Amino acid sequence: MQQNELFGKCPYVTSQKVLSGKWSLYILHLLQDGPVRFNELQRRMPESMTHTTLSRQLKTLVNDGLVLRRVHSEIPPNVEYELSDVGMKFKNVLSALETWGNEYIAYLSQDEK
Amino acid sequence: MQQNELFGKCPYVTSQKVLSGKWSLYILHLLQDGPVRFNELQRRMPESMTHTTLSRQLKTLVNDGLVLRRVHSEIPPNVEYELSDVGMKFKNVLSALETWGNEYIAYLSQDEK
DNA sequence: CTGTATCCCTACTGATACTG
DNA sequence: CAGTATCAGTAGGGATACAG
Repeated sequence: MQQNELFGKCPYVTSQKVLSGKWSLYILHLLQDGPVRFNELQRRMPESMTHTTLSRQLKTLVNDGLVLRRVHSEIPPNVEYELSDVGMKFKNVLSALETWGNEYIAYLSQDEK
Repeated sequence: MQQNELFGKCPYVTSQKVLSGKWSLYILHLLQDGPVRFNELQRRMPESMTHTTLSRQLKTLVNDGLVLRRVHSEIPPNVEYELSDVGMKFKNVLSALETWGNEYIAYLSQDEK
């Protein structure tokens, strides 16, 4: 998603940009309870997502500063991802989203549209 | 954004899908305080957004059930958009997002990356 | 185990023009 | 005033293959 003149000014536009990745919310959710290895993350993601995509999304989140990447120098490699400080603060949003998401799912199934 | 097998099941995946429009958060924010006319909405949006795009985004939000479209039969036409019931419930998310968005903006300006 | 380089393809945006 | 049709450009995801 390309930026616009309100990025960095308006909290909504800025959030929208950061959350534009197709899997960002889900990944952030999986990292809520502590560090998770790359492989473990992939295992917990929907099968429709390949490791290529996961790698890209994680890179974006790291670049945006929401996630930290910790490399343990071993063979084979061991890389853990975890929420940064700003990422931790995002938990409040995740919590609100989880609540609303479930309400919305209930709404969807109610009128079966 | 295309769907995946968790849409309608997982609150995060479902939310992500609904919020995928480039301007969805901003529009929902503008509708928080009551009905707004199409023209007025456009006036309040960033200039980089044309009325074609606004129209499409609104249509998506209406289809997804977050926004209601109310037509007053006049000439010239008068169409108001407002939050639906599920849309109203989304205010909690907007509130959390506004808080976090501002924290994130502060974080961004702090290390000037 | 983790990550990157490609390529293809789709979905979305922005621009322009036209309608009731 | 509100909306749609159309088209071109592009950003992003999925697949495959390869690498440290």
